Order: sequence, then structure tokens, then C-alpha cells
Amino acid sequence: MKTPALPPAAPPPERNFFADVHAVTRLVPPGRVTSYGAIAHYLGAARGARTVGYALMAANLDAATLRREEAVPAHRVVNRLGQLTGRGHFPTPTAMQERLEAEGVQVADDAVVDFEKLFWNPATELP
DNA sequence: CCCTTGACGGGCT
DNA sequence: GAGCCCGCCAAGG
Repeated sequence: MKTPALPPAAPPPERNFFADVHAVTRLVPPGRVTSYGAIAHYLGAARGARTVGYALMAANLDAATLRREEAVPAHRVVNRLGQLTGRGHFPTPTAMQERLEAEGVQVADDAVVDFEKLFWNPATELP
């Protein structure tokens, strides 16, 4: 029968997209910020910016596994406008801003000041 | 299996 | 220059 020969093992490339996002995020140096789209583009999923954010959220949830949420400095990742759109997912609404300020990053009106100057592009900074 | 939501981005109006 | 709409990837109901 034409059993739908299920592919014995056509496991889609387990592109641990999440782990990959976490890794890139960890490479973001303190005092610098990057954007979801930049990470997504660096990973090949130029249009997967949203997925990047999802991965970061999962990262915080997996913080226990990572030992510490600081392992993934998600506060250094903002949207393309430099806005702290993910602040609502931190323990406190101001945690993200405070962490950035603790690194010398000025935040005004929920947005990174001199975002373009502090912007850290993985595709450019990383080999 | 289909529909909706979500830490986004880019294009058009 | 700001606002609106559509598109992408993944997960949950």
C-alpha cells in the first residue's frame, strides 16, 4: 500500500534557532545594543525578527537552565527603532532600562539614546 | 487542521 | 514625517 511512506527521518535541520539567538545575544558587548532584525539577518532568517524575540523570551524562561538570565543579555536587544519593546517581559517594567543604564547606555522615552552609535551589528562586528 | 498572537521589519499612503 | 497594512517564523488553543 501506498502507505504514506513517512520519511524515516527527515528531521528538519534542527537549527537550534533559539540557541543560536542566545549565542549571538551573549556576544553583544556591554554598553552596546543590537536589534532583533540584525540578529535574524545574521542567522539567515532576515524575516524572522519576530522569532528572535520569541527566542529571547524563551531564553528568559530557560534562564534556570542557563543558570542566570544574565547569561543572555536580552536587555541589549531592542527593535530597529531602538525602543525597549521587550521591557514588559522583564521582572519589572523598568528592569530593562535600568540594566542598560547600568552599562552606560542612556535611555529616554523608552528608547536608546544614540542608538545608531551604540548599535552593534553582528554581521559587521563578527567575522 | 485552522486560526490567532507575538520582545519585528519593510513598504506604502 | 507619521501612521497603517502586509508579510515571516514559531507556538498555543
